[in-house]
Amino acid sequence: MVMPAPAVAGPGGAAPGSVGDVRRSNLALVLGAIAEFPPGTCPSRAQIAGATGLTKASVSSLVLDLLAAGIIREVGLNPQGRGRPGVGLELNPGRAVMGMEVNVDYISAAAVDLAGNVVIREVRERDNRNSADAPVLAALATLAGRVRSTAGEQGVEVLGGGLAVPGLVEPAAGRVLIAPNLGWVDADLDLDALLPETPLGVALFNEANAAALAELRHRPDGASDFLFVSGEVGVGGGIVIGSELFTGPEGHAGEVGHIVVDPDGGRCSCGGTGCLETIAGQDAIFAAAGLALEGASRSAGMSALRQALEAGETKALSAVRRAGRALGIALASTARVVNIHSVVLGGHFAVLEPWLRQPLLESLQKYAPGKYTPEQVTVSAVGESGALLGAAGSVIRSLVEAPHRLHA
Amino acid sequence: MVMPAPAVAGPGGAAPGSVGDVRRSNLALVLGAIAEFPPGTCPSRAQIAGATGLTKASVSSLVLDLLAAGIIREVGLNPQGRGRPGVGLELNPGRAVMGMEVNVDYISAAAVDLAGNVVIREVRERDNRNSADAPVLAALATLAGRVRSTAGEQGVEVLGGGLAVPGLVEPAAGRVLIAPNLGWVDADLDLDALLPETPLGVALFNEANAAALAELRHRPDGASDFLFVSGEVGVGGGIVIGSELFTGPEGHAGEVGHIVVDPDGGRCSCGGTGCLETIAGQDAIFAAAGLALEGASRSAGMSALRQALEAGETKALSAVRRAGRALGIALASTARVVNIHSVVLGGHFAVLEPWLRQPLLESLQKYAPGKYTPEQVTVSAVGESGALLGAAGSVIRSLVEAPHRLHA
DNA sequence: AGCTTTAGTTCATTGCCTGAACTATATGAG
DNA sequence: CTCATATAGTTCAGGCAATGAACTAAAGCT
Repeated sequence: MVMPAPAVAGPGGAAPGSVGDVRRSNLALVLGAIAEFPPGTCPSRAQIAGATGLTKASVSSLVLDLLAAGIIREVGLNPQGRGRPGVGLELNPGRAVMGMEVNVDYISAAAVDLAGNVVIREVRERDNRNSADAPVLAALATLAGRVRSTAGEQGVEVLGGGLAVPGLVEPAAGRVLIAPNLGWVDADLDLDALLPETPLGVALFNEANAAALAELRHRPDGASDFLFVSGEVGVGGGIVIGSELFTGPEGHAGEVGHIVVDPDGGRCSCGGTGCLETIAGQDAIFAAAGLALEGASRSAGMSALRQALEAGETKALSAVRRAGRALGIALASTARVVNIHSVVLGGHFAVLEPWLRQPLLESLQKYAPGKYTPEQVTVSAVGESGALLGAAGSVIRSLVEAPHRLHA
Repeated sequence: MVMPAPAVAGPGGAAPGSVGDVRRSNLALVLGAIAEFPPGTCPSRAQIAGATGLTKASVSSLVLDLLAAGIIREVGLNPQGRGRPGVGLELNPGRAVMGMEVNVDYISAAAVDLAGNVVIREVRERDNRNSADAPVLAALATLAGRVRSTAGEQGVEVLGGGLAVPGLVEPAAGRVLIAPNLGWVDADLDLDALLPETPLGVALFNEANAAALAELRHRPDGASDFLFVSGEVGVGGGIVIGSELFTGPEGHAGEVGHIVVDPDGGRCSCGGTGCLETIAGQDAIFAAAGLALEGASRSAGMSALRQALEAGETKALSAVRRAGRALGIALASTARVVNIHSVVLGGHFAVLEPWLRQPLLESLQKYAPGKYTPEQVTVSAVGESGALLGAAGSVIRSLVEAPHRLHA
């Protein structure tokens, strides 16, 4: 199909559709077919024609463009019993996208080729708490630059990138409205400085949203509608509907950490009252578990908590139970509001799942009976690196959906 | 928009784009431009060309198709000072769509012409509580048939219709999953029997969703992102994002009535606990206000409540205060989950607004500080008939967005 | 009456998809 | 070894849609 035009043109103005749009749309269709073929298999032009409904002639012509743009490449032959073997096509592994992440205690960058393979990856520990945005971005830029040049030596060209940040972002503007744990407020990031002179530029993501996208690609069950909840210092979330991230009108949707789960509860860092985060965030759990972890790093805190849980310490167990119950209340509400009844636990929720699961299920049963089956409560399939991979994957996907952006 | 191919074609299959799609898209673009022009003004072909970016030649050709399909018509001349006057174009008032509604104590049908004017409207009181779906639909079919033939006598042809029902629906399947107040469960409605042999058929809507769409068309402030909350026997809701209804993956999104606002609260008819509906639904308010209204009709109940409030009765006042607080908790959560911070009060919330407003604002301030300004809490601009108008309007809009469905 | 201005139509051109014919390259039967 | 068959991919005429330029139509102004 085609494309354009926000539906309507008031006296304002809108985009007309012309024949060229058909080509753009079909380029994306063909490229999408190549990308979606079972990994390992490299479809031939004929198979693509079959999958897309386009004629062989059209596919040939479209494939020619994609080859010229360097987005795909031909790879060996593809015998099928009788007849002339097809020429395999695959996403060009010589082109990559940079996933980048700023988190509380590290920065990282990874080159991910168009097929989704991590080519190079570097992590640098760095205490970013209350560090202004400029120096952090500068450090990340040098890290990314190093990864980029190493990739270049291996013959891999970086086309663009995606940056994940733990905070409320305005993706379009490249602005971080607020990132409590970094201490950033209304930070306008100079994203282009991270990867100078790339055709695709750098996109900005909320960390949990990016991780949700990574989850989407790596889910063994192939789920296309779910809520990803990420337990971190706070509680983040990403909503995936129809294999698309649901961002809401301004790009801030999915902030499940601030669903009210206890109207009589305590003050939240957001200024609200009784938010999920005040019960199920890391600091809240540590405090309720009676663990003194003021200066400790997050990972140290988590392993201390785990030990306490494995030792069966009552306060730790009840703190996690309480978090599970609160999470259930929040998820009961999201099931109704966005009609999603499948949840993926990430961050510390994934680590705590053995202790969290039962109270969570009971809570869901109490507050939203019949909405969630136990199988719909799952644990993240991607680990720590979810945000990184998701940011890169999302940029790759946007390229696959609009390949004409590369000269073609 | 136009649309497209869920991005990709796995080995499954997908829709290729051909040149014909461009025409379909541009037909919608032109028709949309006509529909969106300030009411009263009938744009000329040249103005449409200016607004859409299409050339005059293309617009002429497209307009010809729309005229042939009877979707628009030429109307008088349109002088602009100097030069040849343009020929005005408007949506054909001789074509209409039927809005229909089944509610607890009435059924109604209205013919709404393509420009949005109500041509004829009929309401029939009928106690539908615990009446099976078939007889209700049969009664509605005769009502709709009468309206249709009256319209026919006036030279207005009915192209299709939309039915709004107070319950959880699967719009695509024409099924009502559950409508507690009608007593329907898994009711497969024979929608086509309501309006036999129309080119567009009959679409199914949740009542609050339809009302939200009506709100969208009639908003004085032209808001395109808001949450419509409708206080009825239960509490319904409709989420509008970017002037589109947000339905979620299965079409049930926006069920704000079952957001958990009191984890220690009472049982809800949905089986859950502490749902908004158990505090802010009509029955809940009546009970808390100490009004005995078992057998009374809803409207009688509401006027009794109003009287009590105007008389300053403490129990009534505190019941409404409590509802306002609970609503605020729910809206605090939706602001975070779907990133919407503008709410339109409908149903009994609109009636009770004078008493509801203050506690609601205070609650929003407490649970989601800074998210809502007072101006973002507004009262419905369409009254009782919202669902009816919204159902019709949505069908009209879907026609405007895909005019090729009418032979053309 | 004639000039100017704007509306709308006609027509040759271009771009893209399509379907049919054709070439290319494999397997398997005789 | 050769030929039949089957499948992959290319070439080419045809059709449809938008475009831009030229043209016709219908007003107001002088």
